[in-house]
Amino acid sequence: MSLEERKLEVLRAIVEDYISTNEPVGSKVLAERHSLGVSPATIRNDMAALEEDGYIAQPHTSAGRIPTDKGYRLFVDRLSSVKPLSPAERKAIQSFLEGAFDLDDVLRRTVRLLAQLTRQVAVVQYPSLTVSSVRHLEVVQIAATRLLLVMITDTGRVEQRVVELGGHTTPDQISDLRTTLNASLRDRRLSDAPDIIAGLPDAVGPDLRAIMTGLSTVLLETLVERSEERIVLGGTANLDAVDFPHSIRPVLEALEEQVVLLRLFGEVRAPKTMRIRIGGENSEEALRSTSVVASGYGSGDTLLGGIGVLGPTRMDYAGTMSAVFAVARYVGELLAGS
Amino acid sequence: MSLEERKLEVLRAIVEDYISTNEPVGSKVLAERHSLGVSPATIRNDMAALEEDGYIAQPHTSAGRIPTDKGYRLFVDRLSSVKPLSPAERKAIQSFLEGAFDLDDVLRRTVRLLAQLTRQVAVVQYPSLTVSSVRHLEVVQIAATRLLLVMITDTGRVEQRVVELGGHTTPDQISDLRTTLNASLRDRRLSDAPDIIAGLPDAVGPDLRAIMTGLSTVLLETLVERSEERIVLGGTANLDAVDFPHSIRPVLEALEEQVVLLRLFGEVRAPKTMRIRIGGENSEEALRSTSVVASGYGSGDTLLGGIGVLGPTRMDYAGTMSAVFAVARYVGELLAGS
DNA sequence: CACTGGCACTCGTCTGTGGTGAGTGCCAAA
DNA sequence: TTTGGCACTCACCACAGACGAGTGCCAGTG
Repeated sequence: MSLEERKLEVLRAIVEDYISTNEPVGSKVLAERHSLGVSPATIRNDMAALEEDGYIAQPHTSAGRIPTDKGYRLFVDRLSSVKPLSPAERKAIQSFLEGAFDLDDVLRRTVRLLAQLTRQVAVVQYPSLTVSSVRHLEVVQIAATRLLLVMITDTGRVEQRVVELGGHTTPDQISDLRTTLNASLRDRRLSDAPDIIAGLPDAVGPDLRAIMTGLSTVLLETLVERSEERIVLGGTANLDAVDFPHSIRPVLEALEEQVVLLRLFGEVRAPKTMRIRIGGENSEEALRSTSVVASGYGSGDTLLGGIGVLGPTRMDYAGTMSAVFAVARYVGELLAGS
Repeated sequence: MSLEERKLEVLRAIVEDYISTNEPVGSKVLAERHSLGVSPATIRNDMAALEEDGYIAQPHTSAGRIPTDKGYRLFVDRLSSVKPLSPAERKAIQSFLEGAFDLDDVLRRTVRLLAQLTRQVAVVQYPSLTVSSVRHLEVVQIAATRLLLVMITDTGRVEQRVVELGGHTTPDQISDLRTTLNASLRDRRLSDAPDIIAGLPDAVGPDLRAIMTGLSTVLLETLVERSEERIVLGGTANLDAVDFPHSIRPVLEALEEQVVLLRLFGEVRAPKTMRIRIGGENSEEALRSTSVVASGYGSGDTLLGGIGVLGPTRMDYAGTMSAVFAVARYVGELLAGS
């Protein structure tokens, strides 16, 4: 084992020990607990070098070392081996998710499951509207001058909007509207929809034109507003105060701010892609002391949304990554199949 | 002012001071800050009596007094005057809620608003299915042997379930199903629905009977399962570790357990009814150090659901009560009008 | 040249000691 | 019934010293 190799080995040992004990780790315990084959003094030299390079740091002079963000980064990139889930765990995931009976339920179960598996905060994004296709559009009269427009997508999302009309409508007219809407939009990607929707008023007779204009305005609004996607959160109770010496409040606040969470998933571009942000790598100030492990989920190559976990930088990255990965895969399959 | 009256006055002063300072309050500051017209020594006598009766307690010998749950209870029942919201606050509530465009959005805005107003954790229950009426039922074919059943209620809830069929169906059959379902169920209370639903299979021709049986089974299931209602939560970041000396973890866990929250609303039986649980009055162990201020909301006399706030027992009850009350009223009106 | 044992040094943590002050309960007097 | 006086309790704080974990450095060894 070359010197360089051993230094990395020492770093791995430090990260692993620190993750499991939450205490700065010194050269002595390191030599005892890991079979590095060298004396504490040698390890101290390596540690000095690692500190020089910025991978570890000392909270104070007479304490052991703890990994820095940079140290975790190296650990994640080069040193951690993904540990596959046990068959029992796989089984549990599958049976836990299979009981669900609609999209809301699937996602609620998913966060819950992921939070439980990782003992962290879990986050799941609703399947993105922009990659979904329209499965059905429904127009329901709910008052004399009011319609409810319901859109069902192939990922199981149901979006609804109230449309205020200028005047009255007959059941026949509504039926016409429904037929036209479905004929034009069914099975179309929502990303292609805006152009089609804009042309809808011209596709109907003059008596319906005014109403259809109202409907298409609302539809376009919905696509824009809702592309600010929704998110489900779970396991906030797993945030442990000891991991956030200052306060967990800013973290909780950031979690309630959906915008922040959505940005976390912004960079995931394909299913089965992992993206990890460690501590200061997060642009959000409040999340500087947390790490985020995010993945995409989807069917085939289509990215439906993001899924991930948030916790202290001192986190079991290997375990978390494999849990996120596995759950993402199952959710992707499940939603593809509905 | 009789002796008995002054004792209550002292209790009020203690509660108010403790709420605003979060520190045990002693006889001296009490005499200084409140114009009770007597000396600290006299107040000490009253305090001894109040402690004897269990309304206040001493954290330790040489400290001031803090109210007990029993003390807060007396305060809430007899001593606190509801302070009406300022016109500005009313205005804010109204404009904040008016921008919403569907039920989900209304409820999300509501919790957010309530959390902000009270600086506590806010909870809103979805309008109960059992008091809602069916506005429309939609049947959509989503695969050869699979239907999606969508139910829209007059409170704006949209429930969806996938139905697996034994065999294939034609568009005409589906249209028949839709017509029959709507003819039988539209505008019917969901509490009356089970009987109607059970009779549905007999209302259609033999070719549809099998399918209709499947649909009605699923519908009944939905009514049962979903009467375990849904809940929206907000403002968890307002939980301050200072108020929960042991840990806020059990509180967060209880909040994630929807069942627990639902039980909190179980006793509210009419809109505009307030129900307050203080500390140990909560049956849930984890909530023994919290107080819950809950109210019903609804249109007219019909209770749609619960709305409320959860915080430390050391809470501004008067302000919280009026905020919950006001928001409940607006939400009730808003949902009645949709 | 890498490794090792020895050693002096640093500094956070723990423990014990007084001092201080807030707050009390009791009592005798008004 | 109220009040001032007073002794007493006890949490909190600051300080000092002992302790020990952990380090960096150095000289010696293969």
